[in-house]
Amino acid sequence: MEEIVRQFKAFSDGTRLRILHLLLRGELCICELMDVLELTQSKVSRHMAYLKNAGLVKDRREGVWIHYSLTEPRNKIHASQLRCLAECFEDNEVLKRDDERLGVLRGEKTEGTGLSESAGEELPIELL
Amino acid sequence: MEEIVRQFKAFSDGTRLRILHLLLRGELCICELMDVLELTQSKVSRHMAYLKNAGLVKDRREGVWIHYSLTEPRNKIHASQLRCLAECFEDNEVLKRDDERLGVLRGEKTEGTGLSESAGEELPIELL
DNA sequence: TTCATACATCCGGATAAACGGATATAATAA
DNA sequence: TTATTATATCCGTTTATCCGGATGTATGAA
Repeated sequence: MEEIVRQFKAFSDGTRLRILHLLLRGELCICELMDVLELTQSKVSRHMAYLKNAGLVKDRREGVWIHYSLTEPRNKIHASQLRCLAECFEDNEVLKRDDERLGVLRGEKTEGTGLSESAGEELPIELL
Repeated sequence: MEEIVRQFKAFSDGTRLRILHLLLRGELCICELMDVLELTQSKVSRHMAYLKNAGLVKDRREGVWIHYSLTEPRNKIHASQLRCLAECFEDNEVLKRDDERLGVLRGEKTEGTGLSESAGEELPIELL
């Protein structure tokens, strides 16, 4: 019972829903989320801690970056809730916009190559 | 976005989940929920107000009693969330026990007939 | 009218969220 | 070493939840 409640609580915040939505596309680091969602670092970081604690997200360190991604469904409940999330995310204007912003950000960052590895010194913070 | 969050918030409490689960079986009044869940009247009533406010539950007055039931899914999100709930409710010990308690309560109340209409003067408050 | 029943709502307190802004840590580069 | 970048965590404040217990309200019976 507590597990069900804990996950639904994790879904009970607009910012976290936007984060989870973007994570459906794959790994993300805090700074990408900051840029796409236009939020402060502490806010994004705290929500990631919340999601990690709820067992919905895992992280992987790579040098200075920490890449976050969704955990694999560990049981029926988890799987069902992820399915529900994906369904709820359809046809949502805010989320569609986030998706586009992430696309633009990645396109500008990697310019042709597939990995963020090749990004130069110029940080895209002033891109807005 | 706010609608999604509001519903997930409604799912973020163990008592409300138990109430929603019982409502999947059909209409219920506050006093039945008090008996089955062994909770105070104000607690049950407040949670029902919360669920009503979230658009998940509607009520119907019949004399002194107010019968609560789930609202029909009004869109894809609502439907998806209800489906998720039902899936999360499978194989849960607490909920199974609630189900049994409601069965017993109704069996003793109606003794053979299908409706609570035919309940006598004897109220089952002291049954625990 | 008075009373009992079923339910709603208010009051006050406790706990948890969520936040901005500041500071701490960890990795890496110079 | 020092500096920089990415991220985590702390501090203090505000707001939301959840609760027990008391009181208010609506319905129907006597």
